[in-house]
Amino acid sequence: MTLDFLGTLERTHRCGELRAANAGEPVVVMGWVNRRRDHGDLIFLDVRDRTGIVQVVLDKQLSPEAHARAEAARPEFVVAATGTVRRRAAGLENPKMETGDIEVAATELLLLNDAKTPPFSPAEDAIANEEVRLKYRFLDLRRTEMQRNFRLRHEVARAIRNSLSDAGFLEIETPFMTRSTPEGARDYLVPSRVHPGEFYALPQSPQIFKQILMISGFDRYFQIARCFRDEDLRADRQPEFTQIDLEMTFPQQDLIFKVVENFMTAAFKAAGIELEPPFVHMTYDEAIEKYGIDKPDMRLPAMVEFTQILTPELREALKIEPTLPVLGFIIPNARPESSTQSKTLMNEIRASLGETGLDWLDVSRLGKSETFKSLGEQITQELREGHAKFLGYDSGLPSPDGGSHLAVVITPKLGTPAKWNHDPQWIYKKVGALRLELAKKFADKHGLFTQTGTAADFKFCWITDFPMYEWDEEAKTWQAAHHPFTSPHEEDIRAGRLTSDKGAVRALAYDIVLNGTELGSGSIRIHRKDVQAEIFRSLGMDEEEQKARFGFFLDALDYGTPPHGGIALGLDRIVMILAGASSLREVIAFPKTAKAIDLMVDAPTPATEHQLRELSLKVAPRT
RNA sequence: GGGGACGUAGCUCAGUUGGUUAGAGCGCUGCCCUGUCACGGCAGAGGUCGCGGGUUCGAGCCCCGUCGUCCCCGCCA
Repeated sequence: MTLDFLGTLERTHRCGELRAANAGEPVVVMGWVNRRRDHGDLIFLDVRDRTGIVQVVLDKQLSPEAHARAEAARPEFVVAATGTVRRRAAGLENPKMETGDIEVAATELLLLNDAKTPPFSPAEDAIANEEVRLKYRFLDLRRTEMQRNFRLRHEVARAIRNSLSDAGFLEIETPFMTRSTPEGARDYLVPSRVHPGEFYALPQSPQIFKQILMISGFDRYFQIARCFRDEDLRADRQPEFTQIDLEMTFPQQDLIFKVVENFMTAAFKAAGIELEPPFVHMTYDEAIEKYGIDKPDMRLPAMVEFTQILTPELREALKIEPTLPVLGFIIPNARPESSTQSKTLMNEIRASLGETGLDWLDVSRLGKSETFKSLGEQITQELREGHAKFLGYDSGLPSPDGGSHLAVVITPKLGTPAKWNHDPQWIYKKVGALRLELAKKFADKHGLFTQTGTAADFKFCWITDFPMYEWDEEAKTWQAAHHPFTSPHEEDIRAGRLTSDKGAVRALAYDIVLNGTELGSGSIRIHRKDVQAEIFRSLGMDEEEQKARFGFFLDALDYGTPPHGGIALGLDRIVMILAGASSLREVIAFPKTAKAIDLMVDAPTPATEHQLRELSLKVAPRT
């Protein structure tokens, strides 16, 4: 078989855009052979490009030569078909195809390129294993689903760019080769040839640069910025990722929320989803008490607290710790169908609680004893009310379906510690984690994670008033919970809590959360040098260390820094959730594996002797 | 750093208690077919059971080690 040259032939239409209205038009379409159906003297080729698939018909009677070319064509060959758009005869339409009312009757077919038999077919829905997909990423990306994901990503990014530009933000680039920024992650380092033994760091975020842009008077900045962090991966964490990074001068927290809500509404609109801002607001403490986590998944009912209901007498009778919180939650429609299933589940829950001192309270058994009967009813009632509220009914009204829900109540046994690792909220967090674990396990039953294609699929919330400091048990010191340029609440500064009561200091820091995923994080920054110095002092950082790490930035702070603040949102995560994908790899064109390897290009690789010599580097074997 | 799941044909997977020549569907190759669209029919090719070692008369199956992919904890403020 010989291949054809393109010559001067030009494409007139994309495959997916031809419709009945084009009937009778002469056209040239080009693309990949998606499937070939050979009926002898009649051959159908489904030709695919980014826009879709169109059926090209090769009739031996119409053009023996074109028909002969089609006989040699195979899946993934690149072809150019010249012919006429023809309405399909009655009964021959394919309603499953966008272009199913028509076909291209070809008079000429060029085989522009051949293709090896691919290890998996881009035409198939069945997804090959990820290892193969990533190795042959160029084939994987041909799949309709991947093409759709990247189109979505483009539309979302464009909508955000437009929204921020319209709001007066300037897009300004910051360097990739820089020095360590004050985020907490490990840096990727780039050795300098010119300065032997010295390294640039790839940015974990443009944090310092955007603050300097505010000092420089740019007023409003944004960037769709690549960030790098050398940490272990997860389904929602890649070593390089893209953030929508922004910063503004003279903002109140609410103004930043408004800006973000505006561009998120625009982004979701581009994806066909009409959001209704403002998003729900919650303080960090509320989030912990209601959801046991700082990134609540509000697609599920919140936790219910029974601490008050359990009187000292009841606690004594049930051998429950006298003061600690008692928490419960329901997983809708997940009630075990038999007592055997119930027992298995109880054992699983006990195993997952481990040696914490927490225990599952069997609510159904409470009803069997006169002493605890009314307690059992009260608990059930409160859980139901919580569920009714979640469904949008006023409290007091019964939820529409009766008792098909799985009710879990967790109690602290006598001797359960009140604090773990200095964390008085640990019980909330533990029960919150159990809530998520069970919600994941019973996802098929409650169906609350299934997307319906409406705004109801997307539960946003703002989490505010994060703690400023957290206790580091190993180092026995207070650490900044965020980067050290985050401003505390002004009243906490005035009240002197920075020195007297670090645990109570709230930061002007906030997260935006969607369906239990942290989308973004930001803060109002410190703009006064004296406050900054106090924060550093409270962290036990002496002047020498301050200077070594942030000297240039502290200099800039000296020259008239305005109040400013901002936020950064993970673009990849936004697109992932919108696409209904469960991994960032579905929305990043060339992602890395869990071990941070690129299977297609096979990176990283060892450096050559020559490269190492030029960089004055020597590789020490790992001990 | 720790825990878990998986690894058999190009792909998706089955493979019983350790027992003859390791199977299926899809894909691939050849031939036939003018209305298919996941076309159909006939015939055929295709295997280092991830890799290494061990137990055994005998290992895809059991044991040890190792590599790879995925998920989770730690880590990522």
